[in-house]
Amino acid sequence: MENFLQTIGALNDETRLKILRFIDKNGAVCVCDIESAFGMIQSRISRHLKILKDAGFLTVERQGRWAYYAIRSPLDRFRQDILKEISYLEMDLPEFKGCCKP
Amino acid sequence: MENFLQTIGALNDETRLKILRFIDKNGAVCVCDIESAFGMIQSRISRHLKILKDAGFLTVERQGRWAYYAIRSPLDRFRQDILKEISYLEMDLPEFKGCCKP
DNA sequence: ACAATACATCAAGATACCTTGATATATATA
DNA sequence: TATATATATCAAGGTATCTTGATGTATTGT
Repeated sequence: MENFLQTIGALNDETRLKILRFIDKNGAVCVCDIESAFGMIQSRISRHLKILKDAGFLTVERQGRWAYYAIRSPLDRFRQDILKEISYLEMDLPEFKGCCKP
Repeated sequence: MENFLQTIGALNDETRLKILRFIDKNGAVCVCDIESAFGMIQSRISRHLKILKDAGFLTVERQGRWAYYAIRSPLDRFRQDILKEISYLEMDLPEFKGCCKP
């Protein structure tokens, strides 16, 4: 119940839905990728990523000074269904253009 | 997108999840059934029912002075998946005992 | 070692949501 | 017709959530 509400709560925000779809579409990205694509300040992006991670949608992997966020794998069926449903939504996503030099 | 957020928002509340599961389990019930089962004041129940209805989970049918709320039928697959997921949750639901004499 | 970069976290203000109590409406009963 | 019942809606207060700007931490480059 608590876990379910956390999952739902993570989805209850337009910015997070877009970030989730953005990562689902573009694969592993770092925080500054999202920051520059969405034109939002870093603390805001970082907070939303944490919420999506804590809700079981994302994983983080640190590489040097970058933190790469990706869709958690494997993903349970319910969250897969949700991602699919989100992929059907009409939303204008910003374009992805890598900003980091690994 | 807007519609999706409304659907998710309706689920983002413990009381509503319980009400939804209660109706899913017990079939069509009137407001006072839920009111007495849950021990919550009428305006509170009424508000939550409206939110669930507006989000596409419930239908209302008036009969005399009672309003019977039931799971919308047919229900799209995504909302069906959600109901199934909610049915798996551990929650202590109050017992149903009809309070209205139709 | 020092400076810069990438990210996380915190406090404060703004906004949205939930609960309650009061009031409104509509139907049934006496 | 008057009263009681079932439900809906509104305003006000409390609580949670979002955004921003500031600060902290770790890693890279000079």
